[in-house]
Amino acid sequence: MVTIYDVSERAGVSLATVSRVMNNNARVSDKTKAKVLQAMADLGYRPNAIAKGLASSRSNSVGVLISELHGPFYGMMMSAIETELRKHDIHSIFAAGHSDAAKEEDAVNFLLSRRCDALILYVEAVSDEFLVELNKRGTPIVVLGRDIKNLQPQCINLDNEQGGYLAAKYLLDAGHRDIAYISGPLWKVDTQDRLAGHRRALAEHQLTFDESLLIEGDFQEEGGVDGLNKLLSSGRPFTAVACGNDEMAAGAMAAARDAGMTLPDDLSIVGFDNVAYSRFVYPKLCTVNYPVREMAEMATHWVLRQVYDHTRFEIENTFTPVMVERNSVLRVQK
Amino acid sequence: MVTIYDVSERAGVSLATVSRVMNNNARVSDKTKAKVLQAMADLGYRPNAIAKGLASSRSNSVGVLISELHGPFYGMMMSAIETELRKHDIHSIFAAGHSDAAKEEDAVNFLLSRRCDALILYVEAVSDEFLVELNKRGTPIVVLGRDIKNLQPQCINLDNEQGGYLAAKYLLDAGHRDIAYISGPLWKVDTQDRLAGHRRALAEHQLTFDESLLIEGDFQEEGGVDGLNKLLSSGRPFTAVACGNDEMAAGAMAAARDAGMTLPDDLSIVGFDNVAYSRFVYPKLCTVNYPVREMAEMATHWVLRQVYDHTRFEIENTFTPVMVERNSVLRVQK
DNA sequence: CTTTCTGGTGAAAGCGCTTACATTTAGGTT
DNA sequence: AACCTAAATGTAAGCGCTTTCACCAGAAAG
Repeated sequence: MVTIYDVSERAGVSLATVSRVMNNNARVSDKTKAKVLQAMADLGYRPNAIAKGLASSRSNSVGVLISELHGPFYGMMMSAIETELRKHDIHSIFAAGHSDAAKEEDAVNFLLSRRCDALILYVEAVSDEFLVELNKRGTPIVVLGRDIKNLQPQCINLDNEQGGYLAAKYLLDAGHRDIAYISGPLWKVDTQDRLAGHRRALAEHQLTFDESLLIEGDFQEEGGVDGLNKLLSSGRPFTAVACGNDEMAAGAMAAARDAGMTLPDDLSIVGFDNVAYSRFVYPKLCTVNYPVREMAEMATHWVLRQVYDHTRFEIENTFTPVMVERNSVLRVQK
Repeated sequence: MVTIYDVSERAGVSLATVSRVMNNNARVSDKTKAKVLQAMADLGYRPNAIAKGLASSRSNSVGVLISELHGPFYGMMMSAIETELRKHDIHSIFAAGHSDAAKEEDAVNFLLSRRCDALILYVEAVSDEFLVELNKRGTPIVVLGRDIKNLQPQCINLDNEQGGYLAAKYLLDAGHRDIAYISGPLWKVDTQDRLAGHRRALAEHQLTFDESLLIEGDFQEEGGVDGLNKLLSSGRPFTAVACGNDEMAAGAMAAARDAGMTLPDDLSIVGFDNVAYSRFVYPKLCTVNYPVREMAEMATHWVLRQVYDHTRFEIENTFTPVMVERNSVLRVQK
C-alpha cells in the first residue's frame, strides 16, 4: 500500500506538505502542489481514512442506527441520509438495533468505537435516560422518531397521535362505526401514540373503542394477516380496520381476500406510513403520510449544522402527518 | 475519552498487558486479567476501533457495495449479510453504487480507504476488467450477481437465463401465446440473461418473440406502470406479460387495473425475484424465486472462509431459480 | 540597508493501539 | 545452591496520518 511517505519522497517534499495538498487547508505554492499531485497520480495513492481519522480525531462519517436494514420505511430513511451526507462528502455507517435494547446499545457502541463524528438514532427499545446519558458522552446525537424531554432540540419527530387521529377520523367520516385496530407492538411509543389518536377520534364521535377489536401486531405483513384472521374468528362485527402501518394493512388485505371478502366493499382498510408500495396494493391504500425522507433529511441537516458547520440549514423538530386518500375505504351511507 | 493507557495505569500494568486481555490472544495470569477487567469497567473504557485498525491493519469490517440502500431486494441482501457477519463479530459497512460506473468506483474507493478486510460487491455498471484489476489490489473481493471469467471462484450468481426461461415456460404451459415483456434496463446483464431465457422458451414452442411487445423498464414500480400503459396503447394484443422483476409486476398490475382490467382474467402477469411483498399484491404474484438471502449468506461465507479462516464453510457459486406458483396467471383453454 | 512581515515548507510529536523482542519471575531439576 | 525453562509481563517501535512550531526566503516598509 502506498503511503503519504512514498508520495512525499517521490515529490521531493515533506510529509506535512503532502498532507497539506491533500486537505488543501493551508497555502502551498502551485508548483509544489502540482508536483505532489503528480506523485500521487503516479503512485496511485489513496489516503488511508483510518490513519487520517486517528490523527485528526475526525472520521468524516456519521453513524446511523435504525431498527432494520430492510423494509420500505428504513430503506427510505437510509437512502435519504446517505444521499444527503454524500453531497458533503461525508460517509454513513449503518447499524441495526433490531428493536432490542441490548442490541441497540451494542450498535451504539459499535458506532462510537468507529469514532463517528455524530450519530443519527432511530431507536425504540433503549430508555430515554440512556439517550440523555449518551448525549453527554461527547459525540453529538440526533434522535429520529422520538421525543425526549431535555433533548428536544435534538429530536426530529412526527406527531403520531395526530396521525392515528386522522386515520380514525377518515374512517368515521366515511360512515364507519365498527372499527377494528391492528396495532404495532404495544410497548412501542409509536404504537401507543397512534392508538391514542385513534381513541381521541372515536371519543370525538361519542364512540368508545371496543377493546376486543384491538389486536396487537408486529408491524410486519404477517402480523396483518394474523391480526385480520383473529378479528374474523372473534365473530365481532366490524366494517373497517385501521392498521398500525402499511405492511400490516397489506397483510390484512391479503387475509381478508383469502377469507372471501371483496375489498373495499366488505371491508375498509387504512394504513400508516405511506410507504412506496402502498400505491401498488389493491385497492390502493388510504394511509397516513409519514414524511420519512424529509425527516431523515432534517436529521442529517441537524448534523451538518451542528457538527460540520453548515449553518445555513434550518431545523424543524416536529412534522405533521396528513391523510392520503386512495381507494381502500368505502363510503357507507348512514 | 479513556484510552488503553489510562486503563494500564489504573490496573498497574503495561499497555501490552491491557492489549492482551482485550484481545485475549496471549497468556495472562488470571489475577492480572481480573485487575485489568476491573480497571476497564471502572473507567468505562471502550476500545478505539480506528486505532486498533491502524495498528493491526485488520479492521474487522467488510465493505458491502450494493446498488441502492432501499428496495426489498437490496434490503434482504443487507440484512442477510449483516446478520451473518455479526455472528462472528464482524461489522458491515454499506455503500451504494446507484448502478453508475463512476459512483460504483467511488464507493469501492471509499470502502478501500476504510481498510475493509474484504469487499462484497453487487455492482452493475463497472466493467469486468475493473473487477479483475481490483481483485489484484490485495483486498479480497467476492462478486454477487455476476459471472466473471478469471474470477469464477469469487462469483456467486443466479442462473438468470434459466429464470427467464422458467417464467416464460410457465406462461406458455398455461396456454398463453401472446406474451409481452417489460424488461429492466437493457444494458444490465441480468436483464439480458432473463430476456434470453424468455426467448429460449418461446423458441422451444416454435414461437418467435414479437419485438414490439418488448418494453424497456427500470426495475421500479413506475416502470411497470409505464410499461403496461405503453403496451396497452400500442394496440397489440397480448394475454400475458412477463416482468423483469416483481416491482415492475406490481406496477403493471396497478396500471392494468387502472385501465379497467380484471386480474388475472384479462391479463396474466409473472414477476421475478420473489420479493417479500409479492405475496401481498393482488392477485398474489407468480414469480421466479431469487434466493437473495442464501446468496448473500454464501458471499458472506466466502469472506468468512477466505479472510477470517472459518474453513468449515463450503462455497457454492451458482444458484438455481425456481418458479413460485401463485394466482396471477390464468390457465387458458386451448 | 536594516527591520518586519508573511507565505511556504520541514521537523517532529503525537493519535490509541499492536506486537516483536527483551526481561523478569516462579517453578522445577539435578 | 546453581541452573534451566516456560510463563508472565514490560519496552518500545511502529501503523499512516495531522498539526504545532520553527525556520527560511523574499517582499514590503522604514
